[in-house]
Amino acid sequence: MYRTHTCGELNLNHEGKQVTLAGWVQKSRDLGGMTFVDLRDRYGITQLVFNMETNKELCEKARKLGREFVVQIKGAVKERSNKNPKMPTGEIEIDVTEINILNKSELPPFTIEEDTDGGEELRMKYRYLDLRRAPVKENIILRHKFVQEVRRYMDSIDFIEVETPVLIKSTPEGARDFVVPSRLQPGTFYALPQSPQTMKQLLMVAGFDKYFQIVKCFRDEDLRADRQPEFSQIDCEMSFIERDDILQTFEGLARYLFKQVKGLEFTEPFQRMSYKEAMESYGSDKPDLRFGMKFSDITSAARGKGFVVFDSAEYVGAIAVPGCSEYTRKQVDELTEFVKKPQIGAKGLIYVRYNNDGTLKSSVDKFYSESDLKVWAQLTDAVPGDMIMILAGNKRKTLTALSELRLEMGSRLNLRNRAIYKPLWVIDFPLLEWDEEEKRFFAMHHPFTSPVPEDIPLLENDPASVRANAYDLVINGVEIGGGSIRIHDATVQKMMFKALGFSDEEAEEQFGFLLNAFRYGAPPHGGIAFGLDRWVAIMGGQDSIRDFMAFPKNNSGRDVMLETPAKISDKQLKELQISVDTREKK
RNA sequence: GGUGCGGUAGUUCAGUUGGUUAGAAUAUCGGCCUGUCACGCCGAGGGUCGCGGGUUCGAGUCCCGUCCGCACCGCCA
Repeated sequence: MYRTHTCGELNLNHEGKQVTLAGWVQKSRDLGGMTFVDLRDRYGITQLVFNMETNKELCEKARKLGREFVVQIKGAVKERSNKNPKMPTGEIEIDVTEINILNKSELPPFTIEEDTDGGEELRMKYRYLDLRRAPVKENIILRHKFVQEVRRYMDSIDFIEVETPVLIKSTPEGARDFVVPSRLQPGTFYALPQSPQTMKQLLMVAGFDKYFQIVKCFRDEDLRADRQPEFSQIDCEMSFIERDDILQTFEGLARYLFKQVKGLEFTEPFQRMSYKEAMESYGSDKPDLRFGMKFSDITSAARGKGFVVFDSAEYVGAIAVPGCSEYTRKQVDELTEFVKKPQIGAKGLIYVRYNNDGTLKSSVDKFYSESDLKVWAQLTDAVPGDMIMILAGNKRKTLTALSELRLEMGSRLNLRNRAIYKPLWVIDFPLLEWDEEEKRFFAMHHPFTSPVPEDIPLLENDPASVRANAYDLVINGVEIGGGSIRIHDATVQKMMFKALGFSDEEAEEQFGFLLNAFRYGAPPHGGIAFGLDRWVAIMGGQDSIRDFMAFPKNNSGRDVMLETPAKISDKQLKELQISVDTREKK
């Protein structure tokens, strides 16, 4: 038997017991007459003690143990004379009588400790070493726990987990597909699913009624801290339901997960907000509701006083930033630089100081009297001590820029507390989005999203104003999931394809398998999919999803540990009848 | 495709106006040390300054190119 106990479980109750432990050498402290060794495994760290007086030979052997050596030890559990309250096993140590070195280790390239000295790149290359570190390990365990709870809950409410294929068909809409060449039919390709969307709808036609799956999805797009080319979804679909059934069901899931995983209970129902309100009040379809600073439209109040910037602006928007009336010139300049960054793209920042004595002082005093400013203060619900920050210009761009400014101020004022969770359902998204480059509408969600029933007549004459029967779950400004009620009616589906500029033939070629299925009694259905990695990351209090995946890819989609993507052999290429064009790209 | 920041010891970083032998911390190795747990003290080794080119008497430092990393914009139904 390699071990009788783990390195995380021994305490005073085990005193005197003979135990065998196995693990990695975390660290050794040689004090001359005695040596302490920290032995680590997945469960924790246990201190081993060696004494020159009682066993010189063994103690000398212990001194030679290098970091990350794999060892097995036998010994007795002993109460420490100096206890360490910081560690769970801190009351005991092992008086070792035997050491077996199971394997040596080369010197690791970075320290394997709570706070490592290693940089991100190096840690990725030696990911298996980084995973030995407690913080990363805990994230992976958190994910495990989360996934188990998802399955437990979904099973408890009669959902059936069904696996769908990974080698499927490429569809033109949406993200770029990862593609897999076929050997048996050279020149043809499978695509990896961006989501099992069509598969789960077919399962509804098949009568499965309540389906879910924890499933890998693939999108060949550029990466971000919260975006990986392969990621996991909690994919769900239900039949014979309406929008509110879905929202209720999955609000239940969310509440259960927060309770089980974080011990948190929400007293209020999740807030709901239309897409339109989210955009006008927060400039974002995924607002962070942990803090206020709601937008105020001061366009009409700001116009007509001779200030050309506001007079010529389509939209003038303002936020009241609490407690910032005494910001220094330097701080204001910094914020002005911030909003002028190309990624944000505002032309400048106008501000009004609402001083503690009730006076108002602005950067545009030349054009506006104090009573004009008072009106703005009323519109923004500002109180003395606040600073009103104003951006102006094209409405869409200004809303977006103001959103960035709001988030920045939220961060600066420490209002984005990671221990607080503010879930929000965003509903009534637009069904279609106009694409300037291709001069046509695209489905904002996907082509099978149903319109809000009362907007169906608009589909023919005013497609842009049709609202989708779609919803997103947003937590703390992060899009955790989204879904929709699907179209199951052939007439509506035809109208939708028409609005998207699909001919009958094109629709048949791309989605024939689904349209065919819908001819044989498709039930009313709808669903939702959650980004598992993001949800776990937010529960772990982090923005980046990378440390919640065992083996993530880097910024450029490379796995620096596997060193892939990589070339394949000429033999493989030949079998697939693929030739690589090595000419320089123009 | 684009913008910003970065690449110097095993590692994380500093390096002034272009000027002597490129430093610190940590890790490693050696010595001392019987209650450490970020052990302590003394000492030692350790450098293709990402790569290529240019300017200069002289380049880690300035210029051009290139590769790599991170964050972001575009993109991501």
